[in-house]
Amino acid sequence: MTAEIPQSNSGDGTVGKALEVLEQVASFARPVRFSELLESSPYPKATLYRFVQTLTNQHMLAFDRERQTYAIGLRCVRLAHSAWQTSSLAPIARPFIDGLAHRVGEAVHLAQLDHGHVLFVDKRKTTDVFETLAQTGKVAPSYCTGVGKAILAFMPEDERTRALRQQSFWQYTPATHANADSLSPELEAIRADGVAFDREEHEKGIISIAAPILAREDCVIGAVSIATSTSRRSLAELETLKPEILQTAAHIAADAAHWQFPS
Amino acid sequence: MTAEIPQSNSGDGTVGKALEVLEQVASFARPVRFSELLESSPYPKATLYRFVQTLTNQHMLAFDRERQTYAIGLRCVRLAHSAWQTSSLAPIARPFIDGLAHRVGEAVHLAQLDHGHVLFVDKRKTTDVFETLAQTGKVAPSYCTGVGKAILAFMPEDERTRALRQQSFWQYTPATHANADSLSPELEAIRADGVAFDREEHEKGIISIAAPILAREDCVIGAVSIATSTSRRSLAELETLKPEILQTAAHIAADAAHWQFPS
DNA sequence: GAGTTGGTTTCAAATAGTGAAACCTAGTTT
DNA sequence: AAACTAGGTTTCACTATTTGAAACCAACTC
Repeated sequence: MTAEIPQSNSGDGTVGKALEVLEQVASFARPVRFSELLESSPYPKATLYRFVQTLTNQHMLAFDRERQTYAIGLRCVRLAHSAWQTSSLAPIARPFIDGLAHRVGEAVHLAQLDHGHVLFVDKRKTTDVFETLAQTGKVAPSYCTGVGKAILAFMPEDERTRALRQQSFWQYTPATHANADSLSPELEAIRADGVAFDREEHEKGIISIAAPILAREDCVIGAVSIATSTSRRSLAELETLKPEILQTAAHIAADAAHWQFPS
Repeated sequence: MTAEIPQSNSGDGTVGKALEVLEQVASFARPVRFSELLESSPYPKATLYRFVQTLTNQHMLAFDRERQTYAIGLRCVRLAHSAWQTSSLAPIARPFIDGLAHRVGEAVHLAQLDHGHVLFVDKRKTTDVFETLAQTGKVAPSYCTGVGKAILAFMPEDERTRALRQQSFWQYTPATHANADSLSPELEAIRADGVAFDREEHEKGIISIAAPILAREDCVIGAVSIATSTSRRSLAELETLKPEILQTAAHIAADAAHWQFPS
């Protein structure tokens, strides 16, 4: 009756476990053999085997018979399309980020928070000469990206605390924040200023300015950023785009609200 | 011991049922209320409720508390990224379709078959003036699209028969094939010719030329197409691009083979 | 030909899923 | 204000599914 062992995560039944396996496959970011999965799985052989079978039947996993490997299946791509369309900001934001990208001539990213991590739901790049890590569907840490910090800064206290605990604070570059204590003051500054900067904290040579998308006071639903490389623009130059990005964020927010309460 | 009732689909346990529910939500293509799901669900209230709860906990569904609606969750977008990277042709094909799109100045699509339907895994559009139905993650019928017919034509006999049975043969336009009997001779012609055409069969005013991507004899793994509108180009003009598209398909195939068996 | 590694199947015990029915709200309606 | 109602949530005895140790089956190696 007292606190049950929280043990691993999940909790909800067979479905939760199956999804855990799915996630595990995804975490390899390459096709994996059954035995590889088994090594890093909490489940015994037979159990894992059954899960993998089920998921493959269901096309959530794809099995390559030549190489005997499993990878995330195409069914997920289909589902994602639906998610993207109906529960992401992308369809609403599209015209605004198109416009912004066109006006500023730099890469524009749209992101939302998922499990404490930044999930890029759309991007626009006007130049091919450099490629940031960001791509649609890709995740990135929130403690060291412009969009991530913009979102964190405007989250309600308790949620932020929870989210901060989920950060790994891995040192990507010399500029990366090493812990929550170093990050918190900056978040406060961001809250006061209205925009966040990424000063080569995630990737050397890549900087960005980001603004939160606020559904209403104290309710961040995402963030937009303008990203560029230090070889193209300086931080000071990015700062001049502050009105631009704030306006875009405001436009998206307005449309999102409208969409969410259509009378 | 004799043939069990195949009844509805699925078959594999709780996980299968949960995914069925997920798919059902996706099929609405908009946020849905619980009661709406219930109406079109084979499951009783309590059971459906539990599934929806579990899926929401797992972020496979997203719940909007304001409007009390469910939609496919962002976790699927994350998973899809992995699927797209590791089990679709997109990463391999990317440079080639970039090149093709650039050279021909028309929209280029990359598709694979999933459950008998065409799944677009990548696209490149060079012009904004028209927008085809195709988008990454979107599905389309195979009996009335260029890529679909290209794939069907080169599938092994038995698989094709199975796939043809899955087609609805819905009449999108006057040019749409009405049944398998009318389609089969064309597939044979495509097999002989090497490329397939979409003659406004899926969408009025949209035409395309498509080529299969063959991993080796008798093993189609996808298709590429060049799509345009009748207002921009004629079918005859598209036909002149036959060498281009065949070459692109060949390049992709070569790289895919190399990727799949790296010695 | 005995020993491995990697994958598949079995089966009784244990666990998790099922769904009719009761129960909440928060809005109607009478 | 008491009596409906529609949507959503919870209970609980009954049952079906899941579980995983162990046995099994290739195919390959020493």
